[in-house]
Amino acid sequence: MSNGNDRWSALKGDSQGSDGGRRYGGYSKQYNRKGYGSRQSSGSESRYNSWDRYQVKTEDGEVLRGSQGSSDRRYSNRVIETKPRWSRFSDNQKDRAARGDEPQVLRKDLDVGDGKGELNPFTGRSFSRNYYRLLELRKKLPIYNHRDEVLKIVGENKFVVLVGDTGSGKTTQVPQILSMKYGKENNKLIACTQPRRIAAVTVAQRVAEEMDVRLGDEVGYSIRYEDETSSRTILKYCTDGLLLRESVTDPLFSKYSMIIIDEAHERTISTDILMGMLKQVVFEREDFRLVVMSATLDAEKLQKYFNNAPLISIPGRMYPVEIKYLEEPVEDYLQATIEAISQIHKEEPAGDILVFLNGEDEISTAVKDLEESLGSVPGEGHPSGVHVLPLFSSLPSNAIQKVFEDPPKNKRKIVIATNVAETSITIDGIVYVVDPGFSKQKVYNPRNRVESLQVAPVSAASAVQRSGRAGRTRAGVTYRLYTEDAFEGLTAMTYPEILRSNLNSVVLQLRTLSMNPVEFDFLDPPPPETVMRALECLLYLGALDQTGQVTKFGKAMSVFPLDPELSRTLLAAPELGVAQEVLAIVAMVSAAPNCFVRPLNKAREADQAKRRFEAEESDHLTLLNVYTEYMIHNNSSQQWCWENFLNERALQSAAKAKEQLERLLEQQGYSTKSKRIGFDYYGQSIAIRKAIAQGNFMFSAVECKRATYLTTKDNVEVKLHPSSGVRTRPTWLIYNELVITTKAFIRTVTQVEGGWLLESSPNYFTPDHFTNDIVSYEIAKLTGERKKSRSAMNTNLRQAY
DNA sequence: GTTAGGGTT
Repeated sequence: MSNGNDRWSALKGDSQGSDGGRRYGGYSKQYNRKGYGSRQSSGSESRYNSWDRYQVKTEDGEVLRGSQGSSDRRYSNRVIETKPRWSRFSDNQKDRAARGDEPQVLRKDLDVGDGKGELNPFTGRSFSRNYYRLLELRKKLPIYNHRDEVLKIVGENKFVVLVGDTGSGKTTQVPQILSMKYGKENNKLIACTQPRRIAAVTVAQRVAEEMDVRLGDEVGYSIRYEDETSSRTILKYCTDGLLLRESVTDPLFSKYSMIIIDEAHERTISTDILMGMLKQVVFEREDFRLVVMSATLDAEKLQKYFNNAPLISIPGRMYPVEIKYLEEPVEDYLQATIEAISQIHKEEPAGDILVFLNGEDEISTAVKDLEESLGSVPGEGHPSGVHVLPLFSSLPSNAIQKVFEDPPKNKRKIVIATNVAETSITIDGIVYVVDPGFSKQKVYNPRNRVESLQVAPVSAASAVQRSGRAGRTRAGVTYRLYTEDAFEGLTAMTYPEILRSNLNSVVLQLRTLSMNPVEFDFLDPPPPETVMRALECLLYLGALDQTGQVTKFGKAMSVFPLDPELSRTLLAAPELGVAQEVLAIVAMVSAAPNCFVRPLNKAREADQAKRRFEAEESDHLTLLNVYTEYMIHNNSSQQWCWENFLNERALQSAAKAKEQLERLLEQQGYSTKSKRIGFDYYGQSIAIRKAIAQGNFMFSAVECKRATYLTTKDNVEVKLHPSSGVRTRPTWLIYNELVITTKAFIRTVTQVEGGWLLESSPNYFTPDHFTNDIVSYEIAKLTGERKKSRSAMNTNLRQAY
């Protein structure tokens, strides 16, 4: 990769970066920060001011989500006091489990592997002292006294639903108990899925230690890029997405005697699809069992779905957490948050505070406000003031590390976090939780295929999970910045992801397994429109034929852990002689789409750094430039990334993704070498952009007026996102994503020729296919047809020409 | 002429 063509287009000098340090937005209000139930003070429409705004209606008018009644009936409209008044502790049933108030019966120890002097059946050696130390801790877990019940019910049933709250020990103990009995059955193993990589790894480490075996022997884990299992493994923790991928090569999951789906209440797409597939596997395989574990809410729905499966219910156990509600709803939840923190700091005993907000801008503002207002204000037990830390996932890892460290002496630690702190990152020592009750959620509109993020009320399950963060090391208090009535009105569970996502990849996978996505037995069936969209899209991509059967090409596409559009891009590359370049681009787009870091206080420097990589005809080529340079600076990558405002973790994962994709491409019999001979600079750029066009033709846009484009599929008028480096004002563009923020923008774009699009999918690009005259006209120009062109000209819309 | 939260193959 060093023949001088590695860098695309002229690198821009710094001279262009001198447009002054203008910052856009800063702290722009994307939405009104209204607390629950408060009324709009002005007459303007807000999407976020009351519960009944959150309803999502299906095609047939059914309300899928939102409050049962009008917010106006339940919430008062009077002026809210500035200082929140906490209602007295109320004994809410949904909270009881979180507090651990369930009565517990102490029973004598049973006989599963705890006899002293016994030999470890797996290693043949005596148990270590550490084993007995951990065993004492295990005995204190609520699940410990339910071991026979678990063994008995699982023994008698092929479907079992097990619910247990935080602290019940279900994630570590249930798979362990079951693997002692079923782990070697028919030489098959047990898998336990987790929604997150980090959980799969840490739980496996813990369980290996508890079973006194080496990680990777009897107990292991498997996540993308990392497989810590061996032929000895009887219990494997893995991510749900990874297990779902395995179905591509082994649809009956024949390696496993039992699969345990953990955290089913989180309802990830992978978990939902797995549950549907495994339900079928249970009917088809005599020797297979399914256990679904979930937090307590909504267990009935799971039982019903799994043919009235029996339920095992395990109480949670943790330190008690007192829940406080507001007596009246608040007008502005950010302000209320600051006030609540201030009150806690000044009046409540020593202890750290965890606060849940949404997004970097809210968090940064709150951190700044609090440092200014409370930084050195003495509080109860903390005479020197507060130490405030932000926490969100895109933060550099050294900054994340700080939330685990002790604050300066005599200061109270306050962590202002996004949802990462709800499940992924656990901070010990938190005594107070402040929960305004909102989170950002992905919303998918199948009609224009736009995914966007919106701030919406959390589910009751989330609220309970958040409050539980206060009771990890000692008794704590949670301040919910909404009324108890509002809590009662929360939807029980988070709205499942499968109902608000693009399903192209899922539908291809189901078709590859000869399953009918329209009839698939989903726990919550996605809107039929989304499934139809996916089928149509796969047809245009050549993955399915007219009868809906998977083509040979579609079979090859399904092998890659990518969106079908990207799989096709990748498969087009070898023939064009640019396999290496496209592998890197696809890896970047799928694993590091936001690799550019742009801190608000250094926006100008960051923009200048980015310009060094820019290709004027393609942001995809800009990503290739970044990747190539990153690989060159691999041995000093940390500093290099820092200097160039790049996210190192993102680039690392892109590098791993590229390796994996290259291996899969090779396995399919494609050459992964690039052909350099005969290419000049632009020849290569063209070949790469042709490959991008071949997969992404449905994400194409045509210029309709100056600096404005029209997407071909849905006629959305869009502008280039200001972060784009494309300056050539092409007629045709491919875009990677459409985002609607202050305007509709297309982001990560590439100039293409209309002719390439036509070659990519003649079926898709016919003038009649498009309802918009401008699009039809442009396509007619390409195809030579004239059918729609006259009307298009008559509309006099083509001002730009 | 900008702001995307948390996951995953």
